[in-house]
Amino acid sequence: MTTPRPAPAPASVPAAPSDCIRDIVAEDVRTGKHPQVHTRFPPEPNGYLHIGHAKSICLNFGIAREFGGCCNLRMDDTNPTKEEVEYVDSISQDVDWLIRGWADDRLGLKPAGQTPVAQTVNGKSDFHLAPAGPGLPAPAPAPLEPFYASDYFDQLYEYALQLTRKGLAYVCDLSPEDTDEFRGAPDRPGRESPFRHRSVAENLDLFVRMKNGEFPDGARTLRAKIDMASPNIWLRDPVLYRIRHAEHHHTGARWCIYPMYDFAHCLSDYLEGITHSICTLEFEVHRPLYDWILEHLDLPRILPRQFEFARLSLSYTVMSKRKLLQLVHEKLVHGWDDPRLPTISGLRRRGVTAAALRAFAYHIGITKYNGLTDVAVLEHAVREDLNRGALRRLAVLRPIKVIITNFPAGQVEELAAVNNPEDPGAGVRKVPFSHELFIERDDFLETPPPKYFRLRPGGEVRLKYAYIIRCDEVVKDAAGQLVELHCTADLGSKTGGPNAGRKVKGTIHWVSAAHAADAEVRLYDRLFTVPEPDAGGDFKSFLNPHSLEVVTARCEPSLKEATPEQRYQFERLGYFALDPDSRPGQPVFNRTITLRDAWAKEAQKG
RNA sequence: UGUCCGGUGGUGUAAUGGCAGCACAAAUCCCUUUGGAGGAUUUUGUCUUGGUUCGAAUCCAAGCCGGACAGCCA
Repeated sequence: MTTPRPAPAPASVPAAPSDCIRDIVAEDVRTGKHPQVHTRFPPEPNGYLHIGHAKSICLNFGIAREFGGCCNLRMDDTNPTKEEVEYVDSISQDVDWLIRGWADDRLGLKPAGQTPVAQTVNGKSDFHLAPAGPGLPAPAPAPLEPFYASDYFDQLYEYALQLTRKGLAYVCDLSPEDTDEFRGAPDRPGRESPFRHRSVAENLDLFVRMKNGEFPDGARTLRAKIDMASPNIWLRDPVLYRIRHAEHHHTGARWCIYPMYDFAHCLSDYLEGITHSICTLEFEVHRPLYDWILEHLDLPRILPRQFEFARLSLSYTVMSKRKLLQLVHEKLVHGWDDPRLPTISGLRRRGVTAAALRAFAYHIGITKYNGLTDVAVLEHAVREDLNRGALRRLAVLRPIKVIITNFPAGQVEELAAVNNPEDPGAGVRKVPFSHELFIERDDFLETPPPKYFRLRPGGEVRLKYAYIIRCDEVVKDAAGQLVELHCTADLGSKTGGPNAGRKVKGTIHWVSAAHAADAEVRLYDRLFTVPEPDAGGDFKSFLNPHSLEVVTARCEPSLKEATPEQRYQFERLGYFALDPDSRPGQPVFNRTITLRDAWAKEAQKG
């Protein structure tokens, strides 16, 4: 028997990788354990998604598409004090953007307003909420929305009552501080709560009154009755429900008790028919509790199983929501979608494509080892993707003026320029050439070091798509500052000319001064100056003061027609994308990433 | 001095008892009207010690090192 491995992926995505989680799923598929693989992506709507979530999304949706399954998007919203609709909206948008054209046919949503439906399985009462969506078994009778853990509060409450009736849960009156004290420590057993042995009837009565709002916040909790001496702290009578008189973004004021993660998550997975519940390593210790809850309730269907993998750590950035939130709230960056942030919305605004993020996720793999991924891997994935599709354009970031003394003032020549050497189908465009040009300040040096191939006094260089020029004169002002360069062009050296084949060391980019369009260009660099900003000390002290530089660039005229979806390579400089701040006639470009720069490396050796 | 989980080149990973491979990074060279892209070549690795086996990165034992866990957060 052969393992039913997934159908080959489209060309834009590498073949399915092999990893410790997919191996398990493949085995479960082989043995026919589940009729269909069903995963889920369960963010808490208390912040924006980041590239670490992208790794998880690619894993969960990747498995769904590789094994012919489905992946539910679920808001894990059991804590009303931290969650907001702004976040659920941004999460939905980011997930949609990341999987569009790749796994959007695997996205499990549900009809708006739908909650789990009662059914009978093997003579037992049960609840279930199946996904609907394009390409999924169930059709979509209504507008679709994500799943919400908060949609299960009724069922969760029923399950809590069931546990209580079985004598497996009790209401505890210990204060938060005392609960901590009684729990003990990792190497010291806990003590039993004095309320642990209340009667079932009293527990039921108290829990109902908790729900009815008779007690203030923190006064009581519902706890599982497991083992206060367990070496696993999460088995020491964990809190299942707490009292919070707070408005919930999705359920309003209907509840004043809210389930804890451990209670809500395993049961949410069960209610949705999840087969493989994939989470990060820190939940490994919770797995016995995940299983305990499911196994001690009368659940007729097959139970979900939890598997863990290592979360992503990327060099030169921070990933924790707390730290990202801090950067945003303290205005150290300009919002959640600041292009310097590793948030999905920030990366998107910066110009990184979804395909590049997916390729990155594929390359880093899935393991249970907590490593640090070099941000160079991300940068490589971004360059590789952009190189294929970006339109080449000429733009000068820091201009100096060049006068072509043997090219008549007032004359304009239209030169053909290739749009993308990687894609002949992208065609050519015309760029105007004239008497007065701008070139990059960095492309001229009066006393250049060895191996400097660009313009120097008396030296020659080729202007991309145009002529070879020689620098005859360096004009300076009274203060000794460079004003302009006077050059002569070899008029026979342009493409098709008699001297076209003449070799010169360097080729530089340029723009005709009279035709140039101004654009604001935002140059981004790493947000932090050290590889591990959160390794110790105050991470904010490692912020890179030069992470953003804004310049006014001189651009070739065709850039006036730039569009938001298109990616551009400013030749020899990097990849750029139009920012939403752009206004008609006032384009703003973000530098997504620089080109690899062999000269910078050479110059550094100095 | 608890429980659980991990350790493969500089980094991230593959090999599931049978030739330690890939990617990134680094380096050298070729090519180039982008010092881009592309091509070629090279350097560097199974935590340690035992054991099982014809054969161990893989299985076993002990040790060493690292991570997670003591929220009424997720």
